[in-house]
Amino acid sequence: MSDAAPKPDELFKARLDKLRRWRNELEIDGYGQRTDGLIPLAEARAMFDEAADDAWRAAEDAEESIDDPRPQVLVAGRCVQHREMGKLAFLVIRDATGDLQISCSKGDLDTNSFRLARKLDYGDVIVAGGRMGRTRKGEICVWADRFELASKSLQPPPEKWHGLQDPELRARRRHVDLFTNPEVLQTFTARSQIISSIRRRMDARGFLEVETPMMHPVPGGAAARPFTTHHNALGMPLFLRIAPELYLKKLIVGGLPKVYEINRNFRNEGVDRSHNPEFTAMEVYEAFSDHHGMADLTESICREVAEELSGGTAVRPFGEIEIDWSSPFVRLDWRDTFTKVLGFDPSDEAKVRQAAQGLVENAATADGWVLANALFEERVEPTFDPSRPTFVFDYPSVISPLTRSYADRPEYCGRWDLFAGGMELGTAYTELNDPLEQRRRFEEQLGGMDDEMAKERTLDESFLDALETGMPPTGGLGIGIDRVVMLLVNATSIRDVIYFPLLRPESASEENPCDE
RNA sequence: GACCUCGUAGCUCAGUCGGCAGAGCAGUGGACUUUUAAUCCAUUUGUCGUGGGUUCGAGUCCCACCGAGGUCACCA
Repeated sequence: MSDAAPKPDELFKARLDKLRRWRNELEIDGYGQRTDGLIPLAEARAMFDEAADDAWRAAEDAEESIDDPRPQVLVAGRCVQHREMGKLAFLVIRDATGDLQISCSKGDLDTNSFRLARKLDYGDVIVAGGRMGRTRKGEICVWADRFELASKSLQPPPEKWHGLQDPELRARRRHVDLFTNPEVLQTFTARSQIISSIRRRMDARGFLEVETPMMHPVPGGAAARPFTTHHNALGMPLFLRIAPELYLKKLIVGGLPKVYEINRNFRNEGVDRSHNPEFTAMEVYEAFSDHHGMADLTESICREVAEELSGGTAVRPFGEIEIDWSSPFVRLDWRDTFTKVLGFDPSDEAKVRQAAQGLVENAATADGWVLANALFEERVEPTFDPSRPTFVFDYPSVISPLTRSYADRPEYCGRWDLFAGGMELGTAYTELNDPLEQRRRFEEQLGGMDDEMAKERTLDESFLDALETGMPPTGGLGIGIDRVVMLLVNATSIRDVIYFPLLRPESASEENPCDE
């Protein structure tokens, strides 16, 4: 890595030459040292003292000599603006808390430090010490009496006013995006706070956070296609997990009453504004609960997190709409809503077949309930109010192989899907805990697969062994954290809430990575 | 996987009807002790995504490929 050839780019070379010159002439190495006593820029700005500044200014005008009453600060940041004016240099540095101007007067700095300040580049990281004051134009700033280079930036920066605009470049060079577009840092900070808040609330409710395998010998718990990999020493194929569901249920069998996991899932599918191949999900399992218990849990967690972020009642903008997190979530019944929108009962197979013509690929041979589900997605989901989080309860059993059906109406099962902002956020089940029924459903599922999919799917005997050991009635929940974050921070693309979304390799060298 | 749109300097973008490759920022040299996207003077920067084709002549038109953005499909 260290011996990577410098880019023969002229801007890069200009900066490298400057660094070499400074090393020779200013006796610095350009990469700084540990520095104690630094304070964030926002804190330094808050220390500005109007009275002290006035007193100092008055004394200066009167040419009196007094003890400088202005607060002394030591700060660090990346240079985002630089103006030199003869014997003065003004620069603006940025850290995670904001921007602050550093004013450098030739009279206040030693010769080398002033030369450094005068020729500093956009992107360089510096340490500056001095008094908090104002300029004649009223800008609050540090009047530097100490000025050091903490890290030379060799990469040419983006345009200082527009920053990086190209969505691809922003994702590829997120480290640049983060400092040139401050709202990006806000978004990702909010993401971290949201996840932390969810964890605190789950912990407070007595759930235990656990970690289960990311590499699965048998992929399961969802219908998505997995990524495949291989373990050399054991000579076995492995799959990156598509869901942690089956492992978490084993923990319920083992006697852990309330567990959750927040971690990555991997699905080998298309990429769009709401899908990244790896995404963060929370799954929750609670013994002796059911899908209604999971609905109440989900609603209260979402509301509390949104209200914490809003500092009160939460009606948060999302694209063209505002999403109301504080009002009770809308709760619909799958069958009722279907009937209301389409005008016939989903069990009326003839009508379903007629209405679903051309909607799915194998419409002629597909199961009536599968077609009804397609109709629901196509015709009913768009009728939901995107500004109100909406639960849809009790889906058809046929499309829910891990869910327990109702004894008195076995074609439906205890499940909901949650929608908001036009996206599906999550799903919850009253988990199927009858091992014989589960085996039957799995076999049915495998029978309906084409050869390609069947290669990636086998019956998970170890999961069935767990169910056969006896799993208490259980409520289970899965919720897409990236999508929740999108809604809460008003990001309309999942790429805006994932630091490093998957991109195609930029160059040949990335396709064949060397041993770095 | 299909379709639509886009790809011009390090960045942000113009480029008309097919006729010399452009601007701002950034860079370099200079002036300036109160700037605010500082200003002023001087100045450097191109595989017009790649390859082919049409044409006297292609950034511009056509084809293929690569990449991106979007729409759809896939994702119980």
